[in-house]
Amino acid sequence: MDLTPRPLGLKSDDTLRLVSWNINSVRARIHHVEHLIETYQPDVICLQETKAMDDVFPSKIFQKLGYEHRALHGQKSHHGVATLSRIKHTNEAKINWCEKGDARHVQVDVGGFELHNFYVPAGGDEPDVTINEKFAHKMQFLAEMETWAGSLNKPTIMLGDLNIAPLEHDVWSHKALLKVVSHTPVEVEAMNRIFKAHDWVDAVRHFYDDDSTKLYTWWSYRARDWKAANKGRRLDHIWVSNSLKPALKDATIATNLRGVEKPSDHAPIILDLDKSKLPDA
DNA sequence: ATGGTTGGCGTCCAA
Repeated sequence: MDLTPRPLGLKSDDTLRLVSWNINSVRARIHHVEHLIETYQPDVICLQETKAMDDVFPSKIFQKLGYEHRALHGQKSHHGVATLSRIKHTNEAKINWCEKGDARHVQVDVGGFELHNFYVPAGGDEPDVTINEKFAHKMQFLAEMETWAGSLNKPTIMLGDLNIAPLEHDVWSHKALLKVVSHTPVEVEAMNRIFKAHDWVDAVRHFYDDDSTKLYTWWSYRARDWKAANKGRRLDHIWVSNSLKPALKDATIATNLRGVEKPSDHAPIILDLDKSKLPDA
Protein backbone atom coordinates (compact mmCIF):
# COMPACT_ATOMS: atom_id res chain seq x y z
CA MET A 1 0.00 0.00 0.00
CA ASP A 2 1.30 3.43 -0.93
CA LEU A 3 1.12 5.56 2.20
CA THR A 4 1.91 8.86 0.52
CA PRO A 5 -1.45 10.63 0.16
CA ARG A 6 -0.42 12.19 -3.14
CA PRO A 7 2.99 13.36 -4.33
CA LEU A 8 3.52 17.07 -4.71
CA GLY A 9 4.05 18.55 -8.12
CA LEU A 10 7.34 20.22 -8.95
CA LYS A 11 7.92 23.31 -6.88
CA SER A 12 7.64 26.36 -9.10
CA ASP A 13 8.96 29.88 -8.46
CA ASP A 14 5.55 31.17 -7.47
CA THR A 15 5.19 28.54 -4.72
CA LEU A 16 5.94 29.14 -1.06
CA ARG A 17 6.53 25.69 0.44
CA LEU A 18 6.08 25.17 4.21
CA VAL A 19 7.05 22.07 6.17
CA SER A 20 6.10 21.04 9.71
CA TRP A 21 7.94 18.09 11.25
CA ASN A 22 8.30 16.58 14.68
CA ILE A 23 11.87 15.43 14.18
CA ASN A 24 12.44 13.80 17.61
CA SER A 25 15.96 15.24 18.12
CA VAL A 26 17.38 17.55 15.46
CA ARG A 27 20.92 16.35 16.22
CA ALA A 28 20.09 12.65 15.87
CA ARG A 29 18.41 13.31 12.53
CA ILE A 30 20.32 16.11 10.85
CA HIS A 31 20.92 13.92 7.78
CA HIS A 32 17.19 13.33 7.51
CA VAL A 33 16.75 17.10 7.35
CA GLU A 34 19.25 17.24 4.50
CA HIS A 35 17.27 14.52 2.72
CA LEU A 36 14.05 16.48 3.26
CA ILE A 37 15.61 19.62 1.82
CA GLU A 38 17.10 17.84 -1.21
CA THR A 39 13.76 16.23 -1.99
CA TYR A 40 11.34 19.08 -1.36
CA GLN A 41 13.34 22.37 -1.27
CA PRO A 42 11.02 23.96 1.32
CA ASP A 43 11.16 27.71 1.90
CA VAL A 44 10.23 27.43 5.57
CA ILE A 45 10.82 24.48 7.91
CA CYS A 46 9.12 24.26 11.29
CA LEU A 47 10.55 21.62 13.60
CA GLN A 48 9.24 20.27 16.88
CA GLU A 49 10.92 18.13 19.54
CA THR A 50 14.35 19.38 18.60
CA LYS A 51 15.62 18.33 22.06
CA ALA A 52 18.46 20.82 21.88
CA MET A 53 19.34 24.07 23.58
CA ASP A 54 19.96 26.91 21.14
CA ASP A 55 23.75 26.78 21.72
CA VAL A 56 23.94 23.16 20.47
CA PHE A 57 21.35 23.54 17.68
CA PRO A 58 23.05 22.73 14.33
CA SER A 59 22.61 26.30 13.05
CA LYS A 60 25.69 26.21 10.81
CA ILE A 61 24.32 23.27 8.84
CA PHE A 62 21.04 25.08 8.23
CA GLN A 63 22.96 28.24 7.30
CA LYS A 64 24.95 26.23 4.75
CA LEU A 65 21.74 24.76 3.33
CA GLY A 66 20.39 28.25 2.72
CA TYR A 67 18.25 28.73 5.83
CA GLU A 68 19.71 32.05 6.88
CA HIS A 69 16.79 33.05 9.05
CA ARG A 70 16.24 31.05 12.21
CA ALA A 71 13.91 31.42 15.16
CA LEU A 72 15.02 28.98 17.87
CA HIS A 73 13.22 28.12 21.08
CA GLY A 74 15.19 25.26 22.53
CA GLN A 75 15.25 23.37 25.77
CA LYS A 76 17.62 20.77 27.18
CA SER A 77 16.52 17.14 26.62
CA HIS A 78 12.85 17.83 25.98
CA HIS A 79 10.51 19.70 23.67
CA GLY A 80 12.05 22.51 21.63
CA VAL A 81 10.81 24.16 18.44
CA ALA A 82 12.60 25.92 15.60
CA THR A 83 11.49 27.82 12.50
CA LEU A 84 14.11 27.88 9.74
CA SER A 85 13.59 30.00 6.67
CA ARG A 86 15.19 30.89 3.36
CA ILE A 87 13.16 34.09 3.30
CA LYS A 88 13.42 36.83 5.85
CA HIS A 89 11.15 36.77 8.87
CA THR A 90 10.60 39.38 11.56
CA ASN A 91 8.98 39.88 14.96
CA GLU A 92 10.15 36.60 16.48
CA ALA A 93 8.29 35.88 19.73
CA LYS A 94 7.58 33.04 22.15
CA ILE A 95 4.57 32.46 24.36
CA ASN A 96 5.05 30.91 27.80
CA TRP A 97 2.06 28.53 27.80
CA CYS A 98 0.69 27.42 31.17
CA GLU A 99 3.49 29.46 32.80
CA LYS A 100 5.67 26.35 32.72
CA GLY A 101 8.64 27.74 30.84
CA ASP A 102 8.52 24.86 28.31
CA ALA A 103 9.85 25.45 24.79
CA ARG A 104 6.64 24.63 22.95
CA HIS A 105 6.05 27.63 20.69
CA VAL A 106 7.79 30.15 18.48
CA GLN A 107 6.22 32.65 16.11
CA VAL A 108 7.47 34.88 13.30
CA ASP A 109 6.03 37.13 10.63
CA VAL A 110 6.91 35.72 7.21
CA GLY A 111 5.40 35.60 3.71
CA GLY A 112 2.68 38.12 4.60
CA PHE A 113 1.26 36.11 7.48
CA GLU A 114 1.92 35.30 11.13
CA LEU A 115 3.41 31.81 11.51
CA HIS A 116 3.01 29.96 14.82
CA ASN A 117 4.98 26.76 15.41
CA PHE A 118 3.51 24.56 18.19
CA TYR A 119 4.43 21.49 20.16
CA VAL A 120 1.34 20.67 22.24
CA PRO A 121 1.90 18.43 25.31
CA ALA A 122 1.32 14.73 24.57
CA GLY A 123 -0.73 14.29 27.74
CA GLY A 124 0.53 11.02 29.23
CA ASP A 125 -1.42 7.77 29.23
CA GLU A 126 -4.56 8.30 31.31
CA PRO A 127 -7.19 10.69 29.84
CA ASP A 128 -8.31 11.93 33.26
CA VAL A 129 -7.32 15.38 34.55
CA THR A 130 -7.97 14.39 38.17
CA ILE A 131 -5.34 11.64 38.25
CA ASN A 132 -2.99 12.57 35.40
CA GLU A 133 -1.19 15.88 35.74
CA LYS A 134 0.16 15.62 32.16
CA PHE A 135 -3.35 15.34 30.77
CA ALA A 136 -4.41 18.32 32.90
CA HIS A 137 -1.49 20.27 31.43
CA LYS A 138 -2.55 19.32 27.90
CA MET A 139 -6.13 20.43 28.53
CA GLN A 140 -4.98 23.74 30.04
CA PHE A 141 -2.66 24.30 27.07
CA LEU A 142 -5.59 23.74 24.69
CA ALA A 143 -7.80 26.13 26.69
CA GLU A 144 -5.10 28.81 26.44
CA MET A 145 -4.85 28.17 22.69
CA GLU A 146 -8.59 28.81 22.38
CA THR A 147 -8.21 32.25 23.98
CA TRP A 148 -5.14 32.91 21.85
CA ALA A 149 -6.96 31.95 18.63
CA GLY A 150 -9.84 34.27 19.51
CA SER A 151 -7.46 37.21 19.78
CA LEU A 152 -5.81 36.77 16.35
CA ASN A 153 -6.33 39.73 14.03
CA LYS A 154 -3.97 39.07 11.12
CA PRO A 155 -3.71 36.37 8.44
CA THR A 156 -2.22 33.50 10.42
CA ILE A 157 -0.84 30.02 9.88
CA MET A 158 -0.53 27.74 12.86
CA LEU A 159 1.12 24.39 12.57
CA GLY A 160 2.95 21.71 14.44
CA ASP A 161 2.54 18.59 16.50
CA LEU A 162 -0.83 19.22 18.13
CA ASN A 163 -0.90 15.68 19.54
CA ILE A 164 -4.60 15.25 18.66
CA ALA A 165 -6.13 13.31 15.78
CA PRO A 166 -9.59 14.90 15.56
CA LEU A 167 -11.46 13.02 12.82
CA GLU A 168 -12.59 9.44 12.59
CA HIS A 169 -10.32 8.94 9.59
CA ASP A 170 -7.36 10.61 11.29
CA VAL A 171 -6.77 7.33 13.17
CA TRP A 172 -6.49 3.71 12.09
CA SER A 173 -9.45 2.73 14.27
CA HIS A 174 -11.85 5.30 15.67
CA LYS A 175 -13.42 2.75 17.99
CA ALA A 176 -10.16 1.35 19.34
CA LEU A 177 -8.78 4.82 20.11
CA LEU A 178 -11.77 6.53 21.72
CA LYS A 179 -10.19 6.12 25.15
CA VAL A 180 -6.61 6.59 24.00
CA VAL A 181 -5.03 9.98 24.65
CA SER A 182 -4.86 11.89 21.32
CA HIS A 183 -8.32 10.80 20.12
CA THR A 184 -10.60 11.11 23.19
CA PRO A 185 -13.80 13.17 22.76
CA VAL A 186 -12.71 15.67 25.43
CA GLU A 187 -9.51 16.46 23.50
CA VAL A 188 -11.27 16.59 20.14
CA GLU A 189 -13.88 18.98 21.59
CA ALA A 190 -11.12 21.23 22.96
CA MET A 191 -9.46 21.21 19.54
CA ASN A 192 -12.77 22.05 17.86
CA ARG A 193 -13.14 25.05 20.18
CA ILE A 194 -9.74 26.35 19.02
CA PHE A 195 -10.91 25.77 15.45
CA LYS A 196 -14.07 27.80 16.04
CA ALA A 197 -12.29 30.62 17.92
CA HIS A 198 -10.73 31.77 14.63
CA ASP A 199 -11.82 31.34 11.03
CA TRP A 200 -9.46 28.39 10.34
CA VAL A 201 -9.07 26.05 7.41
CA ASP A 202 -7.50 22.61 7.99
CA ALA A 203 -5.03 23.03 5.13
CA VAL A 204 -3.95 19.40 4.77
CA ARG A 205 -7.42 17.83 5.02
CA HIS A 206 -8.57 20.55 2.60
CA PHE A 207 -6.90 18.65 -0.24
CA TYR A 208 -8.36 15.32 0.86
CA ASP A 209 -11.78 16.65 1.73
CA ASP A 210 -13.37 13.28 1.26
CA ASP A 211 -13.50 12.53 4.99
CA SER A 212 -13.20 8.82 4.31
CA THR A 213 -9.58 9.21 3.24
CA LYS A 214 -7.30 7.96 6.01
CA LEU A 215 -4.50 10.43 6.74
CA TYR A 216 -1.72 9.76 9.26
CA THR A 217 1.41 11.67 10.21
CA TRP A 218 2.63 9.47 13.08
CA TRP A 219 3.28 5.76 13.47
CA SER A 220 4.53 4.31 16.78
CA TYR A 221 8.09 3.04 17.06
CA ARG A 222 6.69 0.07 18.91
CA ALA A 223 5.12 -1.65 15.94
CA ARG A 224 7.21 -4.49 14.52
CA ASP A 225 6.49 -3.25 11.01
CA TRP A 226 4.94 0.24 11.04
CA LYS A 227 4.13 0.17 7.34
CA ALA A 228 2.49 -3.25 7.30
CA ALA A 229 0.50 -2.57 10.49
CA ASN A 230 -0.24 1.03 9.39
CA LYS A 231 -1.77 1.89 12.76
CA GLY A 232 -1.20 5.61 12.34
CA ARG A 233 -2.67 8.82 13.66
CA ARG A 234 -2.81 12.35 12.20
CA LEU A 235 -1.26 14.29 15.08
CA ASP A 236 0.42 17.00 13.01
CA HIS A 237 -1.54 19.81 11.43
CA ILE A 238 -1.39 23.02 9.43
CA TRP A 239 -4.28 25.45 9.88
CA VAL A 240 -4.55 28.69 7.94
CA SER A 241 -6.81 31.72 8.34
CA ASN A 242 -9.76 31.58 5.97
CA SER A 243 -8.45 34.79 4.35
CA LEU A 244 -5.45 32.73 3.15
CA LYS A 245 -7.62 30.02 1.60
CA PRO A 246 -7.24 31.34 -1.98
CA ALA A 247 -3.46 30.83 -1.65
CA LEU A 248 -3.74 27.11 -0.84
CA LYS A 249 -2.16 25.13 -3.66
CA ASP A 250 -1.42 21.59 -2.48
CA ALA A 251 -0.47 19.54 0.55
CA THR A 252 0.97 16.17 1.33
CA ILE A 253 2.50 13.97 4.01
CA ALA A 254 6.09 12.93 3.31
CA THR A 255 5.76 9.32 4.46
CA ASN A 256 9.00 8.45 2.68
CA LEU A 257 10.82 10.04 5.63
CA ARG A 258 9.11 7.63 8.05
CA GLY A 259 10.69 4.79 6.11
CA VAL A 260 14.38 5.75 6.26
CA GLU A 261 17.02 4.34 8.66
CA LYS A 262 16.50 5.51 12.25
CA PRO A 263 13.46 7.65 11.40
CA SER A 264 11.47 10.07 13.48
CA ASP A 265 8.14 8.52 14.46
CA HIS A 266 6.47 11.49 12.70
CA ALA A 267 6.43 12.20 8.96
CA PRO A 268 6.81 15.79 7.70
CA ILE A 269 3.67 17.53 6.46
CA ILE A 270 4.03 19.91 3.55
CA LEU A 271 1.89 22.81 2.33
CA ASP A 272 2.31 24.70 -0.93
CA LEU A 273 1.01 28.27 -1.08
CA ASP A 274 0.63 30.50 -4.14
CA LYS A 275 2.89 33.51 -3.46
CA SER A 276 0.86 35.75 -5.78
CA LYS A 277 -2.22 35.17 -3.63
CA LEU A 278 -0.57 35.89 -0.28
CA PRO A 279 -0.82 39.28 1.42
CA ASP A 280 2.18 41.57 0.92
CA ALA A 281 4.97 40.61 3.30
C1' DA B 1 -1.71 -10.71 24.12
C1' DT B 2 -1.43 -3.90 28.53
C1' DG B 3 3.55 -5.75 24.96
C1' DG B 4 6.48 -2.94 22.11
C1' DT B 5 10.97 1.34 20.74
C1' DT B 6 13.44 5.64 20.82
C1' DG B 7 16.51 9.72 22.41
C1' DG B 8 18.59 12.12 26.02
C1' DC B 9 24.69 15.18 29.18
C1' DG B 10 20.19 9.40 30.71
C1' DT B 11 21.47 4.43 34.85
C1' DC B 12 14.79 6.29 34.04
C1' DC B 13 11.79 9.52 32.00
C1' DA B 14 8.74 11.18 28.36
C1' DA B 15 7.09 10.13 24.14
